Amino acid sequence: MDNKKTSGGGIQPSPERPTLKTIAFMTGLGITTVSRALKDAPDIGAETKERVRMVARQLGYQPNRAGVRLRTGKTNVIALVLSIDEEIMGFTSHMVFGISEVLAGTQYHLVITPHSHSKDPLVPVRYILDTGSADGVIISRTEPDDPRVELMHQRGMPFATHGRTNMGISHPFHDFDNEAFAREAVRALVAKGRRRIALLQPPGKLNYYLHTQIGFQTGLREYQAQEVPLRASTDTTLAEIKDTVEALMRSPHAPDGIVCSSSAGAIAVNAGIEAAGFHLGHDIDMVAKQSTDVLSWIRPEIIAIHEDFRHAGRELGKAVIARIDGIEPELLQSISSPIWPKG
Amino acid sequence: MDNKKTSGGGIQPSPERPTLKTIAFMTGLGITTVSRALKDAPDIGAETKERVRMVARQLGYQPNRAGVRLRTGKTNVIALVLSIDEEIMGFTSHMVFGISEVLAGTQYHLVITPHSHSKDPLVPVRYILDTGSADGVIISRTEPDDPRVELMHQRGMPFATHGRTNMGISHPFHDFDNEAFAREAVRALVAKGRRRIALLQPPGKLNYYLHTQIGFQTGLREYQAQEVPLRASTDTTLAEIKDTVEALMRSPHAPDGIVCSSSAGAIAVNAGIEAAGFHLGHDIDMVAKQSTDVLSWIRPEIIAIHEDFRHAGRELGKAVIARIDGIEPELLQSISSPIWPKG
DNA sequence: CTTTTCTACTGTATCGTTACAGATTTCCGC
DNA sequence: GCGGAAATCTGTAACGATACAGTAGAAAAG
Repeated sequence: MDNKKTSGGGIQPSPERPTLKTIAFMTGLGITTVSRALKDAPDIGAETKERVRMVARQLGYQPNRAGVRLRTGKTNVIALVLSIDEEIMGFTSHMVFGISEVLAGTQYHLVITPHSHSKDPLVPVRYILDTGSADGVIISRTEPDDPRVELMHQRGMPFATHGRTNMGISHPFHDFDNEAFAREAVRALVAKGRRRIALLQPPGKLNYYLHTQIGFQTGLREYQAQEVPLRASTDTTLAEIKDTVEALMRSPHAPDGIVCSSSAGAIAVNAGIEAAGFHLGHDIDMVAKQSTDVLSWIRPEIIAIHEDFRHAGRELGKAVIARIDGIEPELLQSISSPIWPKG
Repeated sequence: MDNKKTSGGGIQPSPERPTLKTIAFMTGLGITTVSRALKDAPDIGAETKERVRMVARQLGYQPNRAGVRLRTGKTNVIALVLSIDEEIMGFTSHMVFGISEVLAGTQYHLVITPHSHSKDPLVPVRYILDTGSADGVIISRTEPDDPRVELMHQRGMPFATHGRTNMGISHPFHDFDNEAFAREAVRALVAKGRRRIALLQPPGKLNYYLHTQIGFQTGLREYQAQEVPLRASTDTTLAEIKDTVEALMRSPHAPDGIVCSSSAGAIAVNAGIEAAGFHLGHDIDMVAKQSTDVLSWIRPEIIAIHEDFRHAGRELGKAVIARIDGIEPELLQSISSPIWPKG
């Protein structure tokens, strides 16, 4: 046996990776036959298929991705376009885990395509389209009228979005029911005797801002509560949120209930409330979304609604694959309901 | 044999994505010449190179990855092996963002290779090696004697680890100085007059458990404090941590200081302390690591040390690329120091 | 004026796969 | 026995890139 040194850079060849040629040689068949046998083509004999499959399994044959990709154009890649800007609580990782979970059972690899949401959001999508580097794309931070959706739709690239759009294009998506969340949040606060309610809302250009607003307004109307305006969003820095809330609490318009669209925001809001000398559960109540159950640990008084990002990841992964397989987009749209704490 | 079309003759420019052939046609050169010109090979004329580069830029030429990969074996992929098991605070995403940031300026794509840390950790690494699906690998949750490191080293696969190993193999890594963290944490607690100190430690099989332990023990000795044993680790569920801490606080051996190796753990520890009727900053002090500044928002009394995972991601990305380029591993090892709050 | 050397460029084979157009054998029906 | 269909299998040519072994022409050497 020859002793190879492992040194800088080069990968040592595995004990020679098997190709179709290897199997062809071992079975005495042609390369084409082997290829077709492994795809279960109708013009290959049953016994031959069996033999080929046995040898392939035995050798641990895995098709060479570069070969397939070059010949067929199929990349076997799903691209996840991610904003790499600051994120306080890492819900992104849960989504990545969910997608990974689904892709693990398939031939697809997950490629992270980063971008900064201060830059042109079309850049990463255009890159993927122009270089043909993925069979399907998942995007988040969806806007009501999203140019990325427009572009991918137009170019026929299968994709799924985290969050709906509102542009007359039917496409796969998964969304959290922010409308129900906000509406029910108001209801829960009113049930606790609260009537003057503030909302820490999502950034205005994202789609779920709209749903949150609609739900909130509906809730106010339906359960007869009043809105107390809060000049901050979940994209505002925590320090600013805290200061704004503190000032609001000290003002004559202080709310007695508050709805928070993010858990990081909820923490800052709570800090503002306490800085003003008030206490959750006593002077004021809060309903907040959370992706992990930290909030409940921090302040059990917070009514914490769970948004399951791992589930969202799974749904998005499944949807984009199904879309690649030609399933109609209308069948690949799902909305998950807020999960309320027991009792 | 048939006369094939040659570069001088009848090649039609593709209306699709440009290839070397397109550029060859437009410049009137051979495909090989174009390829070599774009690589700045020494045997191509300066003026020719200039012309080729101009046309390539103009067409927005990007080499076809499948072509390169098939011919050269170079994948231009960095694989990040990630545990997809529950993670409370999402530090993983920060690491992903850091790596992405570095790779964005290169030809490398980032592929997420998931695995469950309850399963054999070698599976994803073996898959990458056997299918040759990456040029470099980044792994986390490094163990003192890590079989993945052993395997990749042996097969000559460039890699970088988050966390050191202790197995006589020199390889790129980035690590947080957990020893300094634990030692200084004890010091900070002693400075506050605390003497009976407990440690919420990392899971025993991971490498940084050792460093944390050494630092902690050194601190105890150096600053004359006593260890109060705590039967839990950061991998224990939050509910269990809380119960354990609560019981400990009620016992005659209650600590008056505690060091936490994770922020999620710190939240549970705090819950336990409060459940037992004690208060941070009054009866007991806590030093804890955090990857985002949530802890400080939740309980400003917690002395929160910042561990920068985005920075770690950047370092790991740079290290693995440098290793692929043949830089010696000894030059690709970095340790980042705990960042203490001001004052 | 020939030979050698050098510069600048090019054709061919190849990586592993699949589409496509045969090719061979078997098995019918009549 | 024969035409023809069915059932199986196979060779060749790509996909886009690069390694390698050239070649043509000019310049330098003799």
